[in-house]
Amino acid sequence: MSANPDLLGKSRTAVFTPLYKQIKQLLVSSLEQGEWKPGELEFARNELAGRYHVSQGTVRKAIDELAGENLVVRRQGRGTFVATHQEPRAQFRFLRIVPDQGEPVAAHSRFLSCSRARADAEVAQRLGLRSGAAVIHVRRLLSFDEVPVVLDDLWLPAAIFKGLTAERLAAHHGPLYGLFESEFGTRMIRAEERLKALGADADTAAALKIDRGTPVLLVDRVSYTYGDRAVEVRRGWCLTDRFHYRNALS
Amino acid sequence: MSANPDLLGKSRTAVFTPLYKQIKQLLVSSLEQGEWKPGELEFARNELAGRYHVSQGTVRKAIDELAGENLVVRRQGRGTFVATHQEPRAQFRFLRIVPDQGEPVAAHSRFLSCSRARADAEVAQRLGLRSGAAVIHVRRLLSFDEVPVVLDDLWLPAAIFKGLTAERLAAHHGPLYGLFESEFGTRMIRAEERLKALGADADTAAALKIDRGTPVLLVDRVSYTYGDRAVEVRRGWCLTDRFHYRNALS
DNA sequence: TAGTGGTCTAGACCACATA
DNA sequence: ATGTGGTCTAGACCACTAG
Repeated sequence: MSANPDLLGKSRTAVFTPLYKQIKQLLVSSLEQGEWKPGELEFARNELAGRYHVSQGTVRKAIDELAGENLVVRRQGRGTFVATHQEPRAQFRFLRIVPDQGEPVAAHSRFLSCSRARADAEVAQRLGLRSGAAVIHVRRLLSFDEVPVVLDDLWLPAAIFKGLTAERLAAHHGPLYGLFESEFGTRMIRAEERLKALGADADTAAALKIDRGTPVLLVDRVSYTYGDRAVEVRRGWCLTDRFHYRNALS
Repeated sequence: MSANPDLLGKSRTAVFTPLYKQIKQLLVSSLEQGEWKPGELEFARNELAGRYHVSQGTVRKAIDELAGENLVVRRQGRGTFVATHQEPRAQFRFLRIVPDQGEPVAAHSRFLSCSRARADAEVAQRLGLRSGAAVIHVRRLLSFDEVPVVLDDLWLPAAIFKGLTAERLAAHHGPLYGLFESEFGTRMIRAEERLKALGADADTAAALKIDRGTPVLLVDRVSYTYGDRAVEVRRGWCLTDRFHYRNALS
């Protein structure tokens, strides 16, 4: 085949990196820089194969991995699209609290506060900021069928989420991550959670209308965007009397 | 190319099933029937391509999916192997409780009881048995560094785990699923868990050396083997003061 | 009808492990 | 040296969607 002037040769480097991995990285970089917005992706198999001077199969393998990491969505006959948290299929990817009985149901958010604050040592460390850096603190109550179930505290880097206010939060409908993605150009890719059981504190008890000390599920999350950059710390206290956290081990 | 007398034609059926899916299913059936034991897999790409009269790429795609589902493990230069719970890489796939500080550490099991029983309505339903069917009930205490952390109750279909006794459990070393796989020919493929926070009952409190009512994490699991057959119900009470349940959302 | 993703081929060569 | 998995090609055809 012809040369790939933009890419590394096949076996001339000290550490071998497959062609499709290089292509994937190029595509991720383009996504990261917002070259394509959520919606249709400007690349088709043939076009990219031409652009990078590789075969269609190699491009396909790169996109295979992007699809596996939920960065893009493929629809047969239509095209490949930048994934978005607005889509129904993404709704329950980051929401694991579901009712014991019946089908998963959409949650309703009520925002209790949204204010600028300074990151304490722990939040700063987890967000990769210096201690005392400006953050935005959001407190919200998640309800299912009018029943309050989760009290969430969020800490977001102010540098990224500048302009996030209680009003904008209240005006938004749909998943919070959908707002972050469309209004602040920050798309959550993955998250790590730590779960513990502990007794409800005063705030939690009041918000969830339970007694202090009632066992609640603490869900402690760090969310990451492109390039494994931590951009959200979230701590939720969940009442699990008629709800549970569901997880699949595979 | 030549015909595939054993497989469906490419586009002559009402519902189109890709060749590699058919091959994958054949391989899963062989695994299920124990045609290959954990250890080396008797197929190499070339051999299978010949056996099924398809190209190597198609066989590869079938094995790709098996590897993705952790049914087999590929090792470059060596071969493809039936996955086993004995391997180190599988150790923490079904064990999500880890210490808050420091690296994940191996757990130590102490078996408190192992007896035949009759399945109550709930366990029977979840195992796909009739109510009152014979099951084996195991109770064990999981400790990390001599500290008791999890009290587990297991219910297993007696028909499958016939001969499981406290002695055999005590004599075994390593993951429990390793024993099930090597001694009872039943390999756990995936599991579904429900997590709740609740107060410790008397048994749990005694075993974990805590007060009654102390918040503990309830981990309720159903495990499945080949063909999505439920073969274990497990309920664990976890003390999460210095440990947590970790989960990755992706 | 055209364009997209999805499958499949036949063969080549590279990377890695083992004997 | 041999055999394994891993990558890559160039092209073909099928399945699906939309104009």
